[in-house]
Amino acid sequence: MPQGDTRLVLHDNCPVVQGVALVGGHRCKNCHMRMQSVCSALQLEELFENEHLSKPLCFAPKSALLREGVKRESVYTITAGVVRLSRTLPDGQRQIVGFALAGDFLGLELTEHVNFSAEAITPVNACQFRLKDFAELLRAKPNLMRRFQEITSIELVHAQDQMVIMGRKNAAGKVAAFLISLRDRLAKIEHVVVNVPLAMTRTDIGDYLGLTVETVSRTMSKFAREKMLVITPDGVRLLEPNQLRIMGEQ
Amino acid sequence: MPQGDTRLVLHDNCPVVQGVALVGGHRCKNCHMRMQSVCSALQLEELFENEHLSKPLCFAPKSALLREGVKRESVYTITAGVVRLSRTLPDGQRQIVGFALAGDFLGLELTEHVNFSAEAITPVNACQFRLKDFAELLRAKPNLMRRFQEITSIELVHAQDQMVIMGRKNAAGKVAAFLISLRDRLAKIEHVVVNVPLAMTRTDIGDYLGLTVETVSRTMSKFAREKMLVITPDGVRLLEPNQLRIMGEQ
DNA sequence: CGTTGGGTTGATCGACCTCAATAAAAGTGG
DNA sequence: CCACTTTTATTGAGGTCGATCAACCCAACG
Repeated sequence: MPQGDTRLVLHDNCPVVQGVALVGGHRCKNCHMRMQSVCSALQLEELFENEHLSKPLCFAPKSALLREGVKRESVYTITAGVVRLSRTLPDGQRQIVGFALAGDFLGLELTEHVNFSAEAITPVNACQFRLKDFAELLRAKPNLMRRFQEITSIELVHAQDQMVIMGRKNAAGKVAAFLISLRDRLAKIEHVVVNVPLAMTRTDIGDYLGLTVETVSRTMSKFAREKMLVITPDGVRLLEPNQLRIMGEQ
Repeated sequence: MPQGDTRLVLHDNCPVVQGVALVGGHRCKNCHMRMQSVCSALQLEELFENEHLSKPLCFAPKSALLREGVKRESVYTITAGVVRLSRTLPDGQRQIVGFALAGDFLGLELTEHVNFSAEAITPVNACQFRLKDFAELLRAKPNLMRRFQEITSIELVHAQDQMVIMGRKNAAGKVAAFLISLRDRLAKIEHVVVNVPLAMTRTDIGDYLGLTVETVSRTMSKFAREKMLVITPDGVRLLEPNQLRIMGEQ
């Protein structure tokens, strides 16, 4: 079934080496993430015209799409995998500011210098644009610009949600909110989500939520004891998503 | 000196009652916040053409510009004063997501429903646009759209900064970061800032930083004992801004 | 003059951090 | 394939920072 799951096929074919281009030719038309990404603002025809501006890449786990502080030269649309977005403070502490999934865009900020590092934590497929080309496209396509603004503002709202979580919730509330939010996001990509795979480590989750590894681990063990979830080798299976949602929301 | 400080003059004349329009006629041309706000994207000529779309309003302290959850109908550019942006959780806890100052825009999100309450905590001057009119203007003026995206992305970066502060810093670091950030923002509006006026209460600061009133108060007292700052009736005077900055940054 | 809202300070408590040990899992090289 | 290291996860014991509870002061205001 070569067309059944393009994403998986791409992964199988993907050399999983940083910077290797995937197959071209009607990529955008067949892209399974088209309507969830910034590209939904363009007609198929427009996409076809501009397909040459983007380069489909495959990133191995631990390889970097963006490095904090360097001059911004590329932006990306993620089409598969999980990317960790992190900042490092002067004293070496790390804060993870988000996890990008399929459909997400890296480079909304358009600042001259990259403001966070982006590292693949699974094999990642991404469409890379040169910043200049993308900025030019934004100028040429008002619809794209509008969609771009819309996505930026959605991210802003997410960031504010995260501020609320960090400021007002205890460890259990933070972890619950994280798991539910990840589940909801994955549900928009893969359509059924019974098990929530956690590509990121407990340390990553802690660095995202402002907790230590130990607290994350203890909290998840507690949830497991309380039959809220089951811890699986690759993530968790949520048994009481509604209760977790309530914990995370209030 | 009627033209010396338009902002103060407006305040003096302002009935300080919610919803009262200020004087019209070349408002935009004389607006002291024009170049710091979203309006900088438009030529004077374009501003003049569209001046009728905005209504200059004056809000008394404690009055609301936006109320969380209701249908979004207006957006604002703040031209003077301080506005508190807050969300309320299901269980009644409050999280302040920011303070808007002169030059800031309320309504970047363009979501159908307002996602946070906005309340004046000083007398506030603001230009009000009907959402429909503003959306139309964005469509008609690509430069405005671009500037709008730029402002949204700056806010996104700020929100990420705030996540780092909430996640990685202790009480002293949070308060220091808050004071320095407020000072920097005020410095862009009033040009000299020796004293930093704190229009918000200690409770507000706590609800912004994820701390209690007591901790905010104790931390500021500690800073005062350590000669980092002096607490004045209306705010603080920073004696060691550089040390505070370092505390807040690392 | 009482009332109310904001600010400060003290005493106590607990949630989460820190430090430490162990185990399991995943690479790595022979 | 198996030793070996490295990374990740888990659990325990003890310490600490900030929350909680409480008292008090002060200024504004009717």
